[in-house]
Amino acid sequence: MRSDHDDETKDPTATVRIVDIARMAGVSTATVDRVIHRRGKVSAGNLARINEVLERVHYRPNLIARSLASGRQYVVAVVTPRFAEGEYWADFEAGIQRAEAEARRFNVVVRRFGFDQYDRSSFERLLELLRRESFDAAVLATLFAERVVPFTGELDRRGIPYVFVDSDLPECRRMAYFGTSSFDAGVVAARLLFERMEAGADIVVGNIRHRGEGGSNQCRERERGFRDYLARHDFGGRLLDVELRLDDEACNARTLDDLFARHPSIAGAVTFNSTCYILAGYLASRRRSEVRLVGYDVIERNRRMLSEGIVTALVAQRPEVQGYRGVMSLCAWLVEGVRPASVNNLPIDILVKENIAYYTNNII
Amino acid sequence: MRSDHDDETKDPTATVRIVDIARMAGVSTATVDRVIHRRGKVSAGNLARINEVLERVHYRPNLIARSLASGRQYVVAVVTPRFAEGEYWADFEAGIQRAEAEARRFNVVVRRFGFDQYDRSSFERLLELLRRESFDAAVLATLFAERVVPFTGELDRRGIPYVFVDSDLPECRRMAYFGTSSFDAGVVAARLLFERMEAGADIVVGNIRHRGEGGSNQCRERERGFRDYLARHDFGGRLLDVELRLDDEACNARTLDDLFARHPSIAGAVTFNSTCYILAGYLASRRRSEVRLVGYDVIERNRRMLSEGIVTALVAQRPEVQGYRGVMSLCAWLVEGVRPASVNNLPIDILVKENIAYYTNNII
DNA sequence: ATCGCAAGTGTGTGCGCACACACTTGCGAT
DNA sequence: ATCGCAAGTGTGTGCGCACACACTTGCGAT
Repeated sequence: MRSDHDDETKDPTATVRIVDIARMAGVSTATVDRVIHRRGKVSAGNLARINEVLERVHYRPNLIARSLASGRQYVVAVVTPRFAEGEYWADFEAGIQRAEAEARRFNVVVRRFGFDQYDRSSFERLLELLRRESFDAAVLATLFAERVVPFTGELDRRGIPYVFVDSDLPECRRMAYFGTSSFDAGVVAARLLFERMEAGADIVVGNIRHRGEGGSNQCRERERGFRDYLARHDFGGRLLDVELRLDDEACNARTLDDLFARHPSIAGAVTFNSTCYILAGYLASRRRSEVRLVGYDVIERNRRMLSEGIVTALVAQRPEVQGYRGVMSLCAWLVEGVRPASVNNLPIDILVKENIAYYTNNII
Repeated sequence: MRSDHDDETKDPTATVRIVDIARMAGVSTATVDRVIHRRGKVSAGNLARINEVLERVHYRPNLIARSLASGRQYVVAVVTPRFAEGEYWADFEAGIQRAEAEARRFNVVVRRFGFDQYDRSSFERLLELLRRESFDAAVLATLFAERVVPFTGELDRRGIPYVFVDSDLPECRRMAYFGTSSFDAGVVAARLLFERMEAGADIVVGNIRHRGEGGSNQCRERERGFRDYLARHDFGGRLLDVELRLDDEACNARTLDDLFARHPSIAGAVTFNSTCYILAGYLASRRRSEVRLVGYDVIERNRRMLSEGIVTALVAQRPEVQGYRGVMSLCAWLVEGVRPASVNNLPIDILVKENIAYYTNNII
């Protein structure tokens, strides 16, 4: 039996509700509501008193009740490349889907906006569409950095928060970034490739481009990290750049036959995007199993080449976690007003034949 | 303007509520509620009709509203070793805490029950306590397997679901397991240690025991996997078992000095629990940087030894994810009736100097 | 002197569901 | 013929909050 007036000495684990706040401050729940949601129209005295009470009792709104009562629905736009099954961005989508299922409970829905990652104009057209669309927050893949930057300026003006995935653009006012350090992902690849490699061995750097697009910001950063590692570890050999084609196996074979003929000391190879299966296919066909090969991303074709022992190691960046956390961070912001950490560098995973079986995209 | 009676042709995205079900089945919401919660006391005709409607419209209860209305609070017991800061189980606790914060929204609370992982009787006393405690589900660390097994029989009788973490005991009726394959974690360690090692090199196997306890089930499995890998890769050297002590550096140094003196061809070392920093400390003091050393778990002391280049690689098992998903899976079961996959083998992470900075326990 | 209006304030309703409680019906026992 | 009781069934309330709406107060303009 406790008296009714000692509101503040009661069970500290009991939840404090808006009605309790109202009673303590001597106002109605509507006035408390106005303060909580900064709707204005509250006298200075009441504002101060209510804020004081909110502070003192550490008021935590019941998000369940809030969500049920408000019915407010938020839309999170997800702007990423379209993909076919088994491609890199399919794993990303798996994370989005999981986030979508969880966020729905809080009246947050996801709308997807896809573009062709090999076609800049497709991205530009998408941005044009987004200018006319209405949404409350956005997850942006930063592949076309020079187009993303001005667009974020528009979002800033519209007051729409956004987070980046895939690679960071620190010059933008993004609420958060979820992804790996591309530079250090390059360092890791170098370590995996170079470890215990005899001095003077050469390394092939496979550049696989598409329709003449320049390499992505992310690939450039990885290559910087890679070269940085070599520079710090007295790598005595040469890096042999080679241009390969996405769809022309015969042409690639000729190019590589020629390269390997001219450089018999090649002991390793690397690609900085997710297409190392191309180099792997060549090495397998020529039975060059002594050549170490390191690439990026757990896409199906890379996975197979790794399992067969042709690829030495893959460096991966948890795309499903990027997708999941990208959406959920915005959900938390919209629903609870919780601001995420601004830079979230995800782990740079090392995958080899012996552990790849356990890296599947259904694990968040 | 749509007519009121065509309930089933209306907007398919509209949420179907209990009142809608009731109207379609020609009963009250209470009767629908009885069917949904299997409370009985419903005539066969109504039961069939309501179930038919539920099925047809794919009724999904609004968990938000359910949680708000029921006020039902579930208790998840978490039974794990006590720990000091920087120890392995502290990372596990980080995942528990994150899950706790999320689960609270659905009226699920976590109660922790700790034991001394080096003291079997402490675990037995805890089980005695748990027999008298009331909880709705449990997360169990399986360190003392032979004590866990009979206890789960009691839980089965009490109808309390439980999940395992750390290592699996497939013979129990656990609802799920979250953790790594200990066997394959041993395989991975062997791969990391043995890769490109000259044939005939010897490897030290450090056994660090505490108060005479036998090694854990998990450590034994890892060692099995390790030896299996070596057997399959014509390892020509010897495995040199050595007993080390947790608290006696001088004694360990004498033991190891003696071992290294007798076996000059030692090229590698491994431990199967999280105390490889002990071997690392020895190797650092003797400047044996050429000896490769592989161990388990990202605890603070191992992290330092890895960053300094003394430990070659660590194999890790995402304890924070084990804790998080262990709790959340039970939360989903209690609140939504969603049954988790029974075996959830988490990735076996490979950590080296170049990527360890990004493995921190605040990342789920 | 009255009116319009801005600034404040409170009441009441509903979000979808769970569940207490009251109630009806029909059958077997007396 | 009435009663007790089990089996069914429906009404009403509240979970904590958001917000529409009605209302009051006081001041400046006319």
